[in-house]
Amino acid sequence: MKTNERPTYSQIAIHAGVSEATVSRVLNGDLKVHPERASRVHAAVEALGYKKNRAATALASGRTGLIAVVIDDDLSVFADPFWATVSSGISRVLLENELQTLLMVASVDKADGPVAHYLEGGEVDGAIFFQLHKHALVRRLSKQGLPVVIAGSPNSNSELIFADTDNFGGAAQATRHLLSLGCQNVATITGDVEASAGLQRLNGYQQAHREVGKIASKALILQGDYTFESGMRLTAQVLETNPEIDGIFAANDLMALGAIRAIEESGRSVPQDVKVVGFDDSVMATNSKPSLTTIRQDIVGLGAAVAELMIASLNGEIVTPRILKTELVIRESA
Amino acid sequence: MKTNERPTYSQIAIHAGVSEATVSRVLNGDLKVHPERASRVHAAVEALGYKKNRAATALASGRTGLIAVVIDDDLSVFADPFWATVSSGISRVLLENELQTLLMVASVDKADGPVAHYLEGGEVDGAIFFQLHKHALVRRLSKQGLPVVIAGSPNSNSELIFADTDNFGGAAQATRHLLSLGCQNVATITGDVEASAGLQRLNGYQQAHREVGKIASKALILQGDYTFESGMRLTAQVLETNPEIDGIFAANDLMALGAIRAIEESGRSVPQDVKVVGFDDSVMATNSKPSLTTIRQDIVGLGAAVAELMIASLNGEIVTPRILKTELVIRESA
DNA sequence: CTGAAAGCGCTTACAG
DNA sequence: CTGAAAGCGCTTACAG
Repeated sequence: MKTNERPTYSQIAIHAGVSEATVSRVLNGDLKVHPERASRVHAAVEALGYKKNRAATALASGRTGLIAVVIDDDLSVFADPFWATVSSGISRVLLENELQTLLMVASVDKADGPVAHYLEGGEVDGAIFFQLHKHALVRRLSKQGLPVVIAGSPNSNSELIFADTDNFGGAAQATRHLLSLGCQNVATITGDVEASAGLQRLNGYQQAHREVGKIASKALILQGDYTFESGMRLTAQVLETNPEIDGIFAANDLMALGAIRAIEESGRSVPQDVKVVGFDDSVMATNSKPSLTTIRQDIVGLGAAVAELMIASLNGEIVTPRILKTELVIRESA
Repeated sequence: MKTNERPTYSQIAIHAGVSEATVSRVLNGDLKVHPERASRVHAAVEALGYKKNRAATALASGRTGLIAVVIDDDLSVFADPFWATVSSGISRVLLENELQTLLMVASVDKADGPVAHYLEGGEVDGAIFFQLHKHALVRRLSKQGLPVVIAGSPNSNSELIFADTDNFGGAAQATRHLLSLGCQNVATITGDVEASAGLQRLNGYQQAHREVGKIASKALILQGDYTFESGMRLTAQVLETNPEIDGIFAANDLMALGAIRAIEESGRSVPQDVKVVGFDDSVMATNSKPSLTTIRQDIVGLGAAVAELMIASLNGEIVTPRILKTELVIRESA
C-alpha cells in the first residue's frame, strides 16, 4: 500500500512475456521452465529492480524466511560477549541463505508465555535456543514439527539437534597440559555444573586424570559460578586446606584470573608455584599478568555451525549434532 | 498451508456473530465498534486461542511489525558486550510493543549491498543502526521515509534521531574527579576520535580543564584505540616524556587497565603517584587491582531509549535525541 | 457503527 | 513445460 511503486509479478510477467506462474517458478528455481523464458524473466527482474515481497510469499507459501534466536531474558546471558558472538555467526550464515534472524530476548520460563505463543504461531520457520535450562517448551515445539537447534548441549541426552564446543575435550586438553608440566595436584574450579558446559568441563578434567592413572580428589573440585570473585575465594580457601596444590584448571578465564590473584596474595607465584589454565581465551587472557594459558573455542564457528544445522533441517536433511574442536593456547600462566 | 488448523477471522466472526471487518476493527483497537460486540469478539478470540497471522497482516496493511537492528559486519563490534547489551534492551522493549527485532549482521559498506536492498524493500517498518560510520545509506533510507534511529551519536550534526550515553558529560565527570583530587597534570588516552563517542570523551576531558581555568596540554592527549595494549604503550611513553603526570583519564576501562600496568612497571603506584579513571564500568573494573574508578553508563537503558524513540517515530510523534546520564563510580584507582 | 467486497502479492494444484 | 484461477488471512475504502 505504501510502496506500490515497487514492481510485482504482474509487471515482470508482462515485461518477460510470460505468465505470473512462470515468473514464480523461475524465481523459485523450478528447473522445468524453458531456459530461454527463464532468462527473459531474469532479465525483467534485473531491468525492473524487482524484489520479492516477503509477506506475500509467506502468506501464500506458509514459509516466513524467519528464524527465531531465542535468548532467555537473563541479563547475564546476553551481556556475555560469548552469546553475542555466536549470534553474529548465526545471523551471517542465515543471511547468506536468504533467511532472516529474529532476535527474541524474553523470558522463556512459562511454557505459555509470549515467546511460546509466538513460536507456535507459525511466524517463524525454525527456532534456535541458547543455553537451555528448561526443555519443556523446546521439546514441545520440536514435537510440533518446528525445526529446533540448540546452541550448546542439552542437559540430558535427547533427540534435540545441537552444536557445541567440545567442552569435555577442551577441559581434558587443559588438564593434560598441567599434568604434562609435572603438576602433581591439580585442582579445578568448575562453572555451573547444573548446565552441560560446566559439567562437561569437569568431566574432561577428571578424564585427563584417569588417562594417567590418577583419580582427582574430591577436595580439589571446587564449585565456582564463573565469576572472578568465586575463582579468587575458592582458590584462597583450597590453598589453606590443600597447600600441596600446584596446578589449577578453571572453567573460564575470569575464574582463572581470580585464582591467580588469590595465589599471589597467598605469597605464591604463578606459574612457578602454581600453574593456572583458563577456558575461553577472552580479552583479558592476553593482557593479564601473567598472561593466561587457556582453551580457545571457535565462537563464530559455533554460530555458523548452528545456522548450518538449521538450514539442513529446513531442507529436510537428517542432521546430527556438531562438536567443535578447541585449541590450547599456551601463555605464561602454565 | 501447513498450519491450517489455526483459527482465522472467519471462525472468530462466526463465533462472535459479527463480520470479519468488525473482527479486524476490534483487534486493531477501533473504538467505534459497539462495546458489546467488541467483547463478543474478544471472547471468541480467547475461546479459540486465536493469534493473528503476521504475514497476512503485513500483506494487507503494509506494516510488517519488524524492526531491523543493523550491525556492521565488523567482528569487533558485536563481540563487544556493549552492543549485545544494547541489543537486548532494544529487543525487550520492542517485544513489549508487539514488534519483532530483526538482527542483521552484515556489511553495510556498499550502499547497494544486500542490507540496503533489504531495508529498501519495505520488509521492515523501521531500522536501527549501531555505531555508524557511513551516513550515505542511513540518510537515504531516512529520506525515503523509513523511520531510522541511531544507537550512539551520528558524527556530524544531522537531523537523524539518536539516543546515546552522555559521553561528553561522563568524560567531564571523570576528569573533574581527578582534578578535584588535586591532580595537576591529567593526561587522557582517547578512543577512536574519528567516531563521535571518542571525540566527545576527549571534549569532556577538555571541558573539565576549562572549568577550572586550565588548558589541557596537547602533549597530554594520547590517541589510543580502546585496546589494553594501546593504553599500556601510550602511558609508558608519556611517563617518559612527561614524568609530572599525576592523573590519567582513559576513554575505556581496558585502556585504563593498560595504563595502570604501565604506571606500575615504571615504578610508580596507583593511586598514590598517578590516579586513573576509566569509562564503562566493565567486569574487570571491579576485579582489577587496584579496582578501577570509572564512569558507568546505563547500557540496557540505552537500548530501551533507542527502542522507545523508534516506537515514537512509528507513531508519527516528533522525537528528539535522548542523552543518557552517566555515573561516576569511585573505587581504588582514583 | 457495520458489512460486502475488493485487494495486498505471492504460490500451487489443476488441466492441458 | 505453461497458464488460468483459486486461495493464503488479513485490511480498508465504500456504501449504508
